[in-house]
Amino acid sequence: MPEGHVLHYLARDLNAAFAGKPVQVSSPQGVFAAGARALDGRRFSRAEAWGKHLFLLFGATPDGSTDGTASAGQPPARIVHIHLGLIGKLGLQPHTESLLPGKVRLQLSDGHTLAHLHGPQWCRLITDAEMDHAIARLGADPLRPEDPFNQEKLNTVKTKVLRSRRSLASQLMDQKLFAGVGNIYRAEVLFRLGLNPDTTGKGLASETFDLMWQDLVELMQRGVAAGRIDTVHPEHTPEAMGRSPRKDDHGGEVYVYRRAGQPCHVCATQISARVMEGRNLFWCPGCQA
DNA sequence: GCCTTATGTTCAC
DNA sequence: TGAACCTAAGGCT
Repeated sequence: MPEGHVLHYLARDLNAAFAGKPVQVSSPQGVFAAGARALDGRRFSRAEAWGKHLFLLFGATPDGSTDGTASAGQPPARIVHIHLGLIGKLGLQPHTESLLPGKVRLQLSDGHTLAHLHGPQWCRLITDAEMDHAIARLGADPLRPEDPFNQEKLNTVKTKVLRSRRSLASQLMDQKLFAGVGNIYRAEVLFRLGLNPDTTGKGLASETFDLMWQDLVELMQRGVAAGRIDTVHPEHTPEAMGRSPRKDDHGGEVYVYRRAGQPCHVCATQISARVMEGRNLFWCPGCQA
């Protein structure tokens, strides 16, 4: 159940475990069996994340043979394109002989580490060109601050957003604009900047956009490091405020996400909720008037 | 055990 | 706009 930070730490961990090594690839559940066969035994080149999309790039077979899957004139499809959707999970663990529980779509192993993918929205074999195409359709990713191509995208996105009559709450969920931002980060970044969710792009100052982007970068980098979403400032943590830590399945400390009816940590107003873009949106009517 | 919900996206109407 | 899809966990009976 991921926002962009999950895919980025998964890419990091997959690279640490497998980059440059030949890996066994299988699909115990069977749905990806043909793809797994085409990749089994190949060298794992690298994993790459863009927004909520994860790409696993494979290279040659260990004996140096180039390719067995390419048919005449067709480029080889040697990239696994994964999107976890709402409920997908990808986990890494030490490789033991015991069978994994549940329905495993894709399994990678080098004999030491085992990666297992459950319930993804997509798990497809694609070519280099298809990967480029997938990335071209995505917006700017707050977790690629050093990437010049991403910086280009950000300039375009900023122009689009500031010209739009759509609300910020709607635009923040649009992966063609903000790649990797999901329902938690949208609610929390709006709260942290004191922005009403219905504020339109046209109504936004250029500097406010920059602050919002910078906040997304910081929050999501923290999410990658911690493996969970924490958005509260130090003075509003449970320890600082003498309240009990949040018990929620996403695990982090937040201001408004899934806190409808509870008092705001800052002004004690009851947190509101309504459905927007088909998802539950949470905000504080006091702090985000 | 059954029902609801979930950090998401696509497709049909 | 609503349904469908993929799976697991928590709340309910």
